[in-house]
Amino acid sequence: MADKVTIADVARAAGVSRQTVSNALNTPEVVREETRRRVLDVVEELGYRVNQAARQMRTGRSRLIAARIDPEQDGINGSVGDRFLHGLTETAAREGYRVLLYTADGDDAETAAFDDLLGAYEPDAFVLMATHHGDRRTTWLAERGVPFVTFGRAWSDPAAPHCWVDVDGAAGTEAATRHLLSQGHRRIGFLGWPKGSGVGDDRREGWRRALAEVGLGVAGLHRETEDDVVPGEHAARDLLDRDPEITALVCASDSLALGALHVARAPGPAWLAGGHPHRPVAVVGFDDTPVARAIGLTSVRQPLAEVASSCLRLLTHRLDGGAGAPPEYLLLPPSLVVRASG
Amino acid sequence: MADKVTIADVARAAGVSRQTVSNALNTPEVVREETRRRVLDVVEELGYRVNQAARQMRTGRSRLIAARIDPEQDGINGSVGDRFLHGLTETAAREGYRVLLYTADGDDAETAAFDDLLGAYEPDAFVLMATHHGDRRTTWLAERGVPFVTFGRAWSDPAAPHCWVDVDGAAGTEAATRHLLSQGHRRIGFLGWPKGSGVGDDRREGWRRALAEVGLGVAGLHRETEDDVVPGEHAARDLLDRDPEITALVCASDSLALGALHVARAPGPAWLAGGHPHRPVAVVGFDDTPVARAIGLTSVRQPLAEVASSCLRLLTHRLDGGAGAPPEYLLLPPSLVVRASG
DNA sequence: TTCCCTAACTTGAACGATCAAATCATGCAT
DNA sequence: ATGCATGATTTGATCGTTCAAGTTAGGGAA
Repeated sequence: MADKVTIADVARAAGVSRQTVSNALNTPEVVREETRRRVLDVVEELGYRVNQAARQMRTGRSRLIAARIDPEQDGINGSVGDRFLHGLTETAAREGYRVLLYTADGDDAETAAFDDLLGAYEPDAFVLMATHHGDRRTTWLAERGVPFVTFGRAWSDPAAPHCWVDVDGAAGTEAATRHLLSQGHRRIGFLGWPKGSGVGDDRREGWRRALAEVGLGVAGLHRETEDDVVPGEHAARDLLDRDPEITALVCASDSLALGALHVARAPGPAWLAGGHPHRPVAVVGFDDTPVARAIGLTSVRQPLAEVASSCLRLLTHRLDGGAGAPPEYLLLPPSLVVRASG
Repeated sequence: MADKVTIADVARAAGVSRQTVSNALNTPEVVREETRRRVLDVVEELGYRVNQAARQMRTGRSRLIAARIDPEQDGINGSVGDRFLHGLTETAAREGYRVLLYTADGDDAETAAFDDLLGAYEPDAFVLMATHHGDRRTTWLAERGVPFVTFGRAWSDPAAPHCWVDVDGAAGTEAATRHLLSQGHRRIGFLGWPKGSGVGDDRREGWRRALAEVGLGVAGLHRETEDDVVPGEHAARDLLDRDPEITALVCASDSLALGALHVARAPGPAWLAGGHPHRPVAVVGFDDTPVARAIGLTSVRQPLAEVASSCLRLLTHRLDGGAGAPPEYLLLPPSLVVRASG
């Protein structure tokens, strides 16, 4: 608190001008080697750190990256966002950026938040999660020329003008289905979300593909429902009741998978309420949430740390130099974490 | 992006000076009613928003609050931090602040992060989580006069010079124990963490108190172990094996409780690996994590949203006025969420 | 009338950095 | 010797606010 070291203090102590100090730090190549070293020594000695606010005024760059923190919906899938945020914070710090949080409930509230943030704090970029068809957020940002990346591909536009990083959900469910096939299962159902969501359709597609590869069809083998435990339980029960030959289920999320497990399990311990005895059915979830780990649910794991660091790298690359570079798209492979459930 | 409206633009359009615009916004009482209205109209019309960086340069206040995001340890208890962060972000926005994230691994890394942040971004305050005995972070901040609040009381200092907000853990385990007593259980064990941790000792104390109230002792009824599922399972098995009369367990965390459930449950479904058949035992966890919800575990719930908003309120009150006010301590009551496990 | 006070508003400076232009050697070709 | 490009450094201006001091007009009280 006591001492606030400014660039002028350093300049005085090093016997050079402010600008030379600035250059020694930001454009070392224009400063004579010996001077540079002397300046850096003084910087070290006095514990000088650049004042972001002052720098921002002049350069217009805040070195802040804004990201949304979700109101944790069912708490199960919510953990994905948190792991991602943590990864983002870590990589950002390494690249000299900081993560600024905001919340918003719905696309329009979020664009309003963009507006507020840009007016006041001027973050250099935004990182968006959970993109969807007709995402108004991306168009809003693009129209105003604000840099951003999304975790989630541009579902509506295969040649989107912005960068995105995503996980190949179809590859995940395909691997899950193959795994079940390799275990001898032949009739493998799918529990997913209503059609029209990019993510959901993608995950269903992987399952379909794996079955098609071995000459199996998918008629009557899938159900679509809201992404929560109870709906998942109902859908699973319905599916299993109508087709007694189903022995395994691939699910679009751990929430749905948990619902399915309530149905699929053997008689069941007293502390797991609801659901009547049923035949054993293998279940695979998606996201490898803490809940999956806790209850031994096989699940598709997204490499969230890599997604986060990739997002940041794409951003900083464009921010710190290649502003006009063409957008890059990155599709990362998930991995299957096999546990007792299937 | 195109138009950046400054206070000078507003001044020109309203036919007043910059300072009057500033006053109309920040010190309305010194501006004539009519002028004020005119200025605010123009502000609205042009969409003027104060530039934080510029304001910060002059006032030294950034309106940023820094908070740590944890590297999610076992993922079960991690969710507590995320819910707290979300609450913080929401309340902060309402009070005109933003949350800036950082990560750190251990007290010393965290004080280093303080130093970095203070040098560059100058956050107005810090919010710390998970205080413990001999917390070096609080002394570091206090020595430098940096404002902060902690979620977690000052374990080592009953008259700490800083504000804190905490949840009454003892009251939580006490309520849990009473609940079990009311269900007819008489021998109720406790699974906790090694002595010396403020939080852990506090939670054990509530259990002890509830038993003492009805004249029961605690000899041989508790185990201390690392906070994770497998250690919890071992400790629970040990405890239950040695004392066949125990019919219920109160746990210091949902992780431990999950381990206990692995032991306590009836034969158990195929997908829950490990653990042999055992007598049914009621189990209560702590934190009401998503995992508890998912598996029907009775658990003590911390009012995290209130903790977060209280933390922020204490902070902003001191930042925006009463700087010298004596520290306030807030102990909030938790609540018991009863589910199938006990 | 003169003086002072207050309310309402304006002006100049400053926060700490960087940009753009200026200065000043130094070396090299003409 | 003159001119000119190059390298190393300095100087002045500026980003958008708010603080502190200054100005102006309009009342009263003496």
